[in-house]
Amino acid sequence: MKKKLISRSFFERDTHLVAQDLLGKIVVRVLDGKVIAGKIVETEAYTSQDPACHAFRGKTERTAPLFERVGHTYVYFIYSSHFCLNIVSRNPDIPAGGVLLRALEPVAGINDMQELRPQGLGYNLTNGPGKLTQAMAITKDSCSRIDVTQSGSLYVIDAPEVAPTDMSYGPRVGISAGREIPWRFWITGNPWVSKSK
DNA sequence: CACCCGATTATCT
DNA sequence: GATAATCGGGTGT
Repeated sequence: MKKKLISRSFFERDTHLVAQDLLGKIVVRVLDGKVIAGKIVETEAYTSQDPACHAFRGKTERTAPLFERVGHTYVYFIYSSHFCLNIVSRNPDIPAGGVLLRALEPVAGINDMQELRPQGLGYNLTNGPGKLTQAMAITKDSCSRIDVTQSGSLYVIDAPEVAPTDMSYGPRVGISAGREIPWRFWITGNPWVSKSK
């Protein structure tokens, strides 16, 4: 696996373009010297102009990272039990935005992932936003505001772009407002993409 | 301080 | 496919 970090400027573009271009890239988690990694196979884009975005109604303590430096993480806690991982990404014209990572295809440290998420058999290991954070021990406390463009405990490395013909898009999952914006992207036919309704 | 609801998952039919 | 679990954050009194 070649280890080339992604530049800050990659994240300083329209959020939906970053979401598409993140497909195929590799998320790396380093825990006690162990390396866990997964290929991004499904993403969603959220911007402050869009009613589905946590930042739509302005900055609060929870959503502050979305307004801060691009290329850093925004981790939030949802439904009393799950964490979701975003990477702050936006064109400088807007105040806030990020890309939600919805699914990964494991590429390294699969045994460690299974230990962290014993109930995640088969594709259930990382085929959902709350599942992949559990399999990588990503929590709000341990992984908020991490710069993923720098080698550390959580970062992203470059990989060849996914061709447009291998990519699909559609409405985002689990939201009420903003359903008409088709900002969910996934690698067509990849079995690790989440089951959605 | 009370109320409402959520960028989900596991489990059951 | 349908639904319960479960509690922090955001909003308004």
